[in-house]
Amino acid sequence: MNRRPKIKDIAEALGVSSATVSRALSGSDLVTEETRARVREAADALHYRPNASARSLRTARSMAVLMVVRDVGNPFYLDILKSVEATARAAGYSVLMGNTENDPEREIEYFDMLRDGHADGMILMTGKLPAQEGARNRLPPNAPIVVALETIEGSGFPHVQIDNVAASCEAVEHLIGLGHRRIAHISGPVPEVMSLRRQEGYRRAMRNAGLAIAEGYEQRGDYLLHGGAAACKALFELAEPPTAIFVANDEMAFGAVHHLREIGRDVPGDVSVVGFDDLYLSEAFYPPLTTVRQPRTDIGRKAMGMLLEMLSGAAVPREPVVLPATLRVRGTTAPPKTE
Amino acid sequence: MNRRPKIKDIAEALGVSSATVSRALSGSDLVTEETRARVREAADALHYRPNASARSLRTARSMAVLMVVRDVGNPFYLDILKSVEATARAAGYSVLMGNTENDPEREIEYFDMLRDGHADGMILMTGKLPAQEGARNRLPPNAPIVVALETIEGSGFPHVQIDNVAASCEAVEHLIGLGHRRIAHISGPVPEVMSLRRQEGYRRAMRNAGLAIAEGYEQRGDYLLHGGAAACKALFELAEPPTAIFVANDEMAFGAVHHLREIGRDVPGDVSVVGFDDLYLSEAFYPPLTTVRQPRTDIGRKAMGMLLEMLSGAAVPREPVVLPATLRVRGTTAPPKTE
DNA sequence: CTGAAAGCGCTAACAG
DNA sequence: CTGTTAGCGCTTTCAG
Repeated sequence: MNRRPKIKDIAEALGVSSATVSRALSGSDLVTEETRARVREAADALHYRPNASARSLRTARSMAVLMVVRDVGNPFYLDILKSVEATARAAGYSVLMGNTENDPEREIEYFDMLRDGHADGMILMTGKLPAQEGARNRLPPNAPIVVALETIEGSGFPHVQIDNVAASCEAVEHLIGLGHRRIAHISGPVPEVMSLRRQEGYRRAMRNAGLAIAEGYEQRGDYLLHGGAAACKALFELAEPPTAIFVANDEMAFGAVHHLREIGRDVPGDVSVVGFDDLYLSEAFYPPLTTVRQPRTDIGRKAMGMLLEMLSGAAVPREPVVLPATLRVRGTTAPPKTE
Repeated sequence: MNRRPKIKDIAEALGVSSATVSRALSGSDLVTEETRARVREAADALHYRPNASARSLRTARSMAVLMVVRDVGNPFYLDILKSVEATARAAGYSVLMGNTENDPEREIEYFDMLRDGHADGMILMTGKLPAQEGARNRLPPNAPIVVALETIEGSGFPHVQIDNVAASCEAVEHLIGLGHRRIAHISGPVPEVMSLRRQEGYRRAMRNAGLAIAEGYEQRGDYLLHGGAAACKALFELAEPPTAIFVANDEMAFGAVHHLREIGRDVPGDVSVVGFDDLYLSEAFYPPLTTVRQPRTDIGRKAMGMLLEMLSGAAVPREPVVLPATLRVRGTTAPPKTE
């Protein structure tokens, strides 16, 4: 026999029923210790592996989860992917990658994959629900979906995130504490919720300190290297450029530092920069980037953990789970030059 | 009715057979244009989605591929993942992530997932076959597996890679051309094939130029940031440290540069460094890293393309597909100090 | 403790 | 062009 063995083959070889084999393999105690051993042995000998689709069809579970991000190419998701994968794996689940490229159409496709049984649950790291109202209505009431990093307002899904407002506020307060007054902000793409929140943190810190936000000090970015450089350029073409910049993510911060170096400004001597995220390589940069650390590993683990609970029918918190973000002061921030 | 609709539901609603519905939905031309339209309409109205496991069971295809890497957390794989995902998606396949952490046990698990129908094909980016002889023998003769980046000698699988020896040789020749004589090498974990090849390129360039490799000038690394720093430290504790280092990947190169800065050596003033890979952020580093660019996007696309061909029964080249790697000269290399 | 039998939802012969 | 039927491989009642 040269085809893939199935349960029936083992059953026949052993002269038992396929039900018994199935039970023995699943470790049911409705089977003699002895039969179980014999079955296991035979299965090993034949290199038996249960057919995934047959099992899924029967049990109505795929044992896979979907992790959907805005851009698989973004290094930011790496640690999250890693901890999601590890947590999923430990529970016997595989991870399917979803990549939306911010395209609502594609987002719908992933919701569909959930419906059609490709995956049992989903971790969503995109900032919104597909606009097409259909998508949402088609979801079962308690769909096994966890939103991580981002916020989907009014969705009713459990959330795992950090307090973006407070963390940003803290970052800007660090700059203020150093003595900076002319502090600018390079934001993400507003009006996305996350970008808005970081912007709000910036504004709050400035307001609390009684500092005005000068005209042109709020530049809109795109979370990408080049966007950070471009926004920084705009800032330094102003009549009165800032002495410090709070940038909404590390990648743009690198772009900004790069640009500053090109126009001959020293970081942190001439201008201070603080980022957000604490990418893997941020510490190895020169100068090492002062930034807000998102606990990415914890976020992934927590999100996947909650998803697993939902999958096993447990209730999960309706309130967003907020994990702590911490400011990492490193080499790109210093007191302003006293002239 | 509140459960997921199935084909039968549509069939009954329309008064046709489920076979007709199935055919209409799959766009078969064995169905009147009119019936097809009616079926499509009804399916849309009910938000019908075919059950993935049932279809897989019946067709014996999962429409998923497995991408297996040594470490999902490594940014190096990002571009490849991205292009693999895009190519797979365009052909209707989803991508399952596999992470081996260099553990042969886990590698076997992924081979098993292929066998049990979780995926139809696999892109392997780990440097070896699981040692347990079983694993290999259990594979069907023409298993739909493509090896990318790495080399699995004697496996008979199609390969997509760059010429690591030639590329490394070129990198070292660049250093030699600049006037360096005391050139060291920080390798990956030997005796892995890829590490060995890059080392071989280094040795070949040295030999061709009639240069000796001093005692201790070959340091073994692990492809990680910290390992690069450690290896560099060892190099600079030698009586006669090198004036240039060829590092087997960018991540270790960053670590090395970081260490050099710490011990007060200027890069490239005091010592030149060349890396390998050209990570996304390598250009934004300071100084921008001179490195060998692997065409990661092309590698992913090509590997997935070949896998799709295999999946559709086409023959694929037995000879490794070799894609061009190019040296990117940037800011970490300069002529040696003339003393 | 074990076996027989049904059925998950779909597609593909095979008839008509 | 359409319907009937069988069956993919597994798990799970229901009997014994």
